[in-house]
Amino acid sequence: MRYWLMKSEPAEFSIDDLAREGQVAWFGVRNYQARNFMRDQMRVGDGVLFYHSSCPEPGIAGLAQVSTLAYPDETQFEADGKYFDPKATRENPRWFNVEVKYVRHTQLLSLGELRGHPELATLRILARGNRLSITPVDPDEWNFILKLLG
DNA sequence: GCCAACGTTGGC
DNA sequence: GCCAACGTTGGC
Repeated sequence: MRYWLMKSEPAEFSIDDLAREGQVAWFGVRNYQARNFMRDQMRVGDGVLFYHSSCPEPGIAGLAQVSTLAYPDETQFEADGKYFDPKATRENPRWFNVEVKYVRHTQLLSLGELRGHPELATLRILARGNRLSITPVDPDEWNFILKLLG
């Protein structure tokens, strides 16, 4: 059982959207490291911190769960879509996604508050210049954050 | 295989 | 809107 933090811009897709839809494909990831996390390491049942980025109040907004193993991201084949990849083929897909399902909303645990806890000094999202949209969360970090969330 | 140029991310 | 940090691309 592993734990993850997954970023989403709430203007694009928020925790409210996830709550309404229940379970969604995490399509559109076009970064190799993030892809590899989904394809090689994510398992059904893994815990997910749902993080709102690029918004007035960035921070953890809810909890989710990995609900499928990774499979080829359909949007890479859609020639008129913004996630199209001309180098990807059905025989040799380049991008993958898992699906995640809604668990619950949480209080907003802001980036500033996360930074204020020495216990979270190693949280990847807080590292300098971090840009990965999917990062692993250590069990200690996960437990500490869940305790903060009550 | 190097590396400059370019595009993107994301907090502020 | 700014800008630092980073990933990707492509010429050589």
